[in-house]
Amino acid sequence: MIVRTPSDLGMLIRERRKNLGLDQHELAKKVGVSRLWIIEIEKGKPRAEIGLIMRTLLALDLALDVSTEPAAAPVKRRAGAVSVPDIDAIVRKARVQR
Amino acid sequence: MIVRTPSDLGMLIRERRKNLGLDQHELAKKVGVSRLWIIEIEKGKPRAEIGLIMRTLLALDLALDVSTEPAAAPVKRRAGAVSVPDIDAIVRKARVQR
DNA sequence: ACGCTAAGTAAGCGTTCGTTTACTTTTAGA
DNA sequence: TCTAAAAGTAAACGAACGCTTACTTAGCGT
Repeated sequence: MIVRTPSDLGMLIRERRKNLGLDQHELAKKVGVSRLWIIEIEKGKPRAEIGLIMRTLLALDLALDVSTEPAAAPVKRRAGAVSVPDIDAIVRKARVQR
Repeated sequence: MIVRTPSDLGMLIRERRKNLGLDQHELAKKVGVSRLWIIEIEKGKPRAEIGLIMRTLLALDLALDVSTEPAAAPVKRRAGAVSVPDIDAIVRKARVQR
């Protein structure tokens, strides 16, 4: 599943936890955080620490993949965004700048 | 690329930034964070905010995918880890517990 | 209705965040 | 070698983190 926001992540974690038959207390213990933290993550807390989140994904046996190509069903591209690096453009820009 | 730790993520972000021909200042401006934050992220800061990181990945046009199946070349599974939910086991456990 | 458990809320606390500003080091073109 | 941009370091500060503890609410089986 493609994750774009902390809320996406929260929902995904909750789903996975339930599928594994874990309650918040058990997951918290497994990850090494407080139960309160699990509650907030599942609500989509945007300022949570990436380290703890990664430990949570590991505990849930979830793999985190970052890909250059917007996976399947290509995402509507934002203006100015670049998908494939254009070496020439980069060099040109670098030259102009100094 | 599979990301397991904040360091993995930092390296990946730096690589991508360079491939797009951006310097730290430009990326920071695009994401809406300080240049110092970019520096620390690229060093693998484990306590960075997930929200800012997601904004960074979007700015770099990187897709974040979370998958149940350990993508390609299956990861050595940790003891006790579960890959496919076993409904029976879950129910059994639930019954026993109360 | 009762009782137990999971889930959610609230307050207080020490720690760390991310920011700004300013300075130093590194890199690479000329 | 000289120079300017990029990258990295340092200090100070308000804001938010994640923790513990304690209480409340929701769900379900009996």
